[in-house]
Amino acid sequence: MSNYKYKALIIDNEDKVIEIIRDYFQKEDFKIICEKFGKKGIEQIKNKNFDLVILDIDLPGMKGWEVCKKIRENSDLPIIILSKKSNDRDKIKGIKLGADDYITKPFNPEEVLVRAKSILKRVYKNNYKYDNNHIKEFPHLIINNKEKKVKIDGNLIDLTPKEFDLLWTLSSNPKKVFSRDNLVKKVWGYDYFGDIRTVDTHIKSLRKKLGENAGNYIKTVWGVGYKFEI
Amino acid sequence: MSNYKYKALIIDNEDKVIEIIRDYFQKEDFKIICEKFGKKGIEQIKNKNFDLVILDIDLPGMKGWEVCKKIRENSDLPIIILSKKSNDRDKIKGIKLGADDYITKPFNPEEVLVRAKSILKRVYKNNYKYDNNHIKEFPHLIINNKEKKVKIDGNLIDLTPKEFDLLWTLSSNPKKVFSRDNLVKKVWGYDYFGDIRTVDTHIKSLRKKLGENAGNYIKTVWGVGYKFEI
DNA sequence: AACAAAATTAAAAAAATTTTGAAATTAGTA
DNA sequence: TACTAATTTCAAAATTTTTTTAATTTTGTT
Repeated sequence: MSNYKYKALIIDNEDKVIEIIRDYFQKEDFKIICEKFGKKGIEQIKNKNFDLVILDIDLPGMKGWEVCKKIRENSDLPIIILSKKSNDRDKIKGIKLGADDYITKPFNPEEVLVRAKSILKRVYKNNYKYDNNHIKEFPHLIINNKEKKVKIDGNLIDLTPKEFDLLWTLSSNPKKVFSRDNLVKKVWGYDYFGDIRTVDTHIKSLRKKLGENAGNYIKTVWGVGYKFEI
Repeated sequence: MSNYKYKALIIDNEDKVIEIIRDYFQKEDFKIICEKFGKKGIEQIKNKNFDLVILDIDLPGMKGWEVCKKIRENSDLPIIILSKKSNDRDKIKGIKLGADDYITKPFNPEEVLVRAKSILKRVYKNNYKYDNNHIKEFPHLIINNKEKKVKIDGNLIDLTPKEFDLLWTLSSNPKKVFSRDNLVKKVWGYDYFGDIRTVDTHIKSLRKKLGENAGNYIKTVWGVGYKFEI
């Protein structure tokens, strides 16, 4: 069972910065993951569900604003920029590319925490934990929620809205078993009163469209429901 | 004959600030016009040709970021924001709305001058041909937002304002699926209360005007909305 | 084997989109 | 101002696509 409220990624090259932020945030029920390079940070975001990124704009290697841009291509994940006072140019670039806030180094860690909370409150006010990522990538399978596209080995698959939502929901949490009730609530909404077995029909057509190895994606868990597994 | 290189507008409520900037800028062949309120500033811009705006974000009356937005509705005029250190929120708003740089109060007037020059150099380096933001080019299709003109294979297409805005919005983010709600908000504005299905009608006529291969530009995404794809 | 759950079908129902046309609004012009 | 033309909106019919239902068959479990 998870014992944290939010999961944050820190991309910063300075050990000291990471250490301080980790300290302060962990006291307040944050789970913290750290990366020292932009590229690795982007990799992390692709596959895991973060609620927030704290990003140093003065990174070695891939520039901070490039990281910002890359993140924004695939997700709405809130971003807080850390920057040296001198580096206004990159800071501005970052904000224009979609960062949500920035803080100047050296900073007061308490302030970082306060700002982070404020952003999280604003972004997640209605629906706690929604999907930031527009794209999910798995071996052979890419699901793009922004373009409503699904590709298997590069080939486009045409899904109906319900099929797409079903796949999106299942794949949002691989290996987790979703009961039909569960799926109906997420895909159809709380006010659905039809037959719950309609899920089966959609799973059926989804599997058909996913092709031969659909069984490798959507698995039946007898007496319980379905799960996505690759 | 004009005896100045650039003409700058300062929108700031503090006499002292105006005075200092005027001093420094006039020494370097700037012509300086001052306004104390956002509304008046916008009026000035409408009627005169400025090369640069220096804008206080903490204005009384109309907020600085609103001024920024208004200016950006009609022009790419470079904007430098002045702000109190404390007012990060508005500063960020300003930059997101298209400001080019910002400087924190209290400032070193020399720095303001240097930054202004640097922006002017950047923006006007190819003698005023900085209107790339207003033109989108795709294979066979060119959309010019400044002249509100659309060309397909060199042939001019006559679009109504709504049709044009719709095409402009969709093409601003190719492949991204826009819901009708989305489109209405962007094209009609937040205060539109008419029928959302009116979007369909405009899409229809837009497609008609785009000709046979309109389907190659504007695609229907069932149960979701429309997208531009080439 | 007997039961329960899931998969498969095909047809019916519902929902979303396109098309059409006419009314209402807005803009342009004499 | 009044007239005309153009644009936008609205509404309803036609079409297309998706979703649901329900009956049947298959599969898995004890």
